Amino acid sequence: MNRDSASGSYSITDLSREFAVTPRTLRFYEEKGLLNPKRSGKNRIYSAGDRTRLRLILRGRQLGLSLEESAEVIGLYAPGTPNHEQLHLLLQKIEEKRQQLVSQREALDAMLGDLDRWQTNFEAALKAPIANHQWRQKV
Amino acid sequence: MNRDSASGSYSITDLSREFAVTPRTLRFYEEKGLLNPKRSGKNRIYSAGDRTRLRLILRGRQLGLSLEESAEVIGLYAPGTPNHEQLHLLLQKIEEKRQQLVSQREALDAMLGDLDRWQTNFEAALKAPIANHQWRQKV
DNA sequence: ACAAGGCTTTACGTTTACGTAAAGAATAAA
DNA sequence: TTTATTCTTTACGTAAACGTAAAGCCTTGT
Repeated sequence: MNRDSASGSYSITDLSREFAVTPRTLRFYEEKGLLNPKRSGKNRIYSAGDRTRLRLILRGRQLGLSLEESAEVIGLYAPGTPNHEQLHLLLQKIEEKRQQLVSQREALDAMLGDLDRWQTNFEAALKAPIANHQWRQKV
Repeated sequence: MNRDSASGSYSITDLSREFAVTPRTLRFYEEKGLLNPKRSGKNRIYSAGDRTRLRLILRGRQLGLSLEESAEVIGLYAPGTPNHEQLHLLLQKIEEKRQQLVSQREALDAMLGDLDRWQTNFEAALKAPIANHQWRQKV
């Protein structure tokens, strides 16, 4: 069963190829309740909506969301029309992640600061008299 | 055995409290070769250097480095005086992580874009004639 | 003398996000 | 009809980063 983007239905390999994930990943997401493709006999048929949900999941992943967190977000999409409370929760989730990114950037800055100071010492050591080779001694 | 920051030696609970991690975590890091405290009998005695290394590890963690990646970075610190190649590798590591942060921010932007469009539809749906309650139907 | 802490090692348990067979049904191609 | 694909379900395996006992050694305070 192959691509049929016109009617917006996809096989499991269609989607897995398009998004560069394995079929196993799609089945896993389904197992966790993040996807719910129709069936043609036993075979999974993914709709355009499923495809959109998958995109959201993978975005979440890239963002550093856990699948459970993504599930919350997807839960908002699922009904077709979310409510304000859900939307609020989602924005809150996003805000959390933004804060996390900020925190990570701070860690980065701090680390770079450490490294600067370290490098300074390092270079100072290099400029020290060559006669004193202690710094190469036995590690 | 308690804090003795003057001589720069710490017990396992000293450090675990200071950095808000469990003793288990410190033992685990040691098991993984990231720390190498001296012993007083069987008991671990952490030096100022160990403390610095721990700080670097936790910074790396906050940054999203795996322990293995941190181990590389720590490896640079360990000898007391790194060389240029090692330093280069480290900066490269940092650059990788920076790129990753950029990628994450892009994901964030994309997601926010999706949500904007979604919300637009959402609001459009809300503004639709109330008579048509289909959007609340059975979910 | 003895309980209370603090430390040790050993070792199995836990979560997340899949990977990796294994075995079989169904369909398509030669 | 035999072979090859593509799909299915079931189920055990894996890596990371610790958590969580269990059992025992040492050193204080009472």
